[in-house]
Amino acid sequence: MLTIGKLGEAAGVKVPTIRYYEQIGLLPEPERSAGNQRLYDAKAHDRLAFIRHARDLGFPLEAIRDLLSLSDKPDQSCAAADIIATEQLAAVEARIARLTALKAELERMITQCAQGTIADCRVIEVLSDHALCAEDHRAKTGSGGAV
Amino acid sequence: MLTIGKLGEAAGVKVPTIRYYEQIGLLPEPERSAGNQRLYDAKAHDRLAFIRHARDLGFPLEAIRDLLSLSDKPDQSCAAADIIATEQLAAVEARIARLTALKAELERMITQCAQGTIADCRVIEVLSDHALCAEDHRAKTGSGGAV
DNA sequence: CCTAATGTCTCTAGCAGCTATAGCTTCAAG
DNA sequence: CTTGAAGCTATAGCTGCTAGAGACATTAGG
Repeated sequence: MLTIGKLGEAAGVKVPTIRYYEQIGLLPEPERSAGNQRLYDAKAHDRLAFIRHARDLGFPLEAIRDLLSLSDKPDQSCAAADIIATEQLAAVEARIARLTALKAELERMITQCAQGTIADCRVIEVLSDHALCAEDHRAKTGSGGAV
Repeated sequence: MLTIGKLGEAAGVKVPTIRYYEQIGLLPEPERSAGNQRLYDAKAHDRLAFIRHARDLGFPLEAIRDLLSLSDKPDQSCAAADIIATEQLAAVEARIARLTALKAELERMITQCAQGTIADCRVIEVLSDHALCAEDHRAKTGSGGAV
């Protein structure tokens, strides 16, 4: 049986985060010691590792909740899990595309900012003027996704 | 003179977001009409476009605040702006690297999830087991950065 | 000129996904 | 047996918005 601190260490998750996951129902309420401290078993560790890992991969907590509920009924088709992963893949590809354009833009800005004063510095100009953009940022108006 | 709605439309920023930027001091308080409605000029539009564009490029509001303060005193060296852009470039490159690894992982998961039941489904298995990882997610423990 | 439909106003609360603080209790080592 | 770390609950804060309530302003049509 692990205390919350040991569990956090083992799974690479901070202690308050574990309590937070319990609070929002991602982790079940664990046993308590005589002194009211949480005690976790190996199953809890696995579940937490699953969550941690999925978070690392960029899954939002809601998707993780879905995946966990799927894994609780292992006789069903995994199509649903596949859909969740596929959606994540699309989101990730979109982010990569955007970041790559962004990288080019920043490199261009930095190259052009060659020891002048801000008056000549295109960093600000590039950011002010849509027409100077290599990429069309306007396309994503309203999507508001994380970059 | 533009009303807040027209300005938002022109700059691709939602109305409450404009008011939010004003509230946190990124935009100056504009003139008001006789009926107390905000009225913006072309300068305000440029500044908002600057902010919008920088947000699109992934700059946090604090960096934007710095850039704006630089642009307010254009006689200084652009070295500071360059530093900000360079920092952002590094962050962007790190994000791209992480997302690319993540993409490979998701593709692997999806390929392995071949219409079976969840019991055989590797999506969940892959997420449960660190040892199956192509990439070392453990390295970034504690950084907690956006993906 | 009047009315109805927008648009705008302020204020407050909420979202994700944690993180930090305060003030207490419990546990393990020396 | 004491002390210091680790645990407990509860609450508030963070970023960058977004949504709602309820009241006033503006504009287009009849």
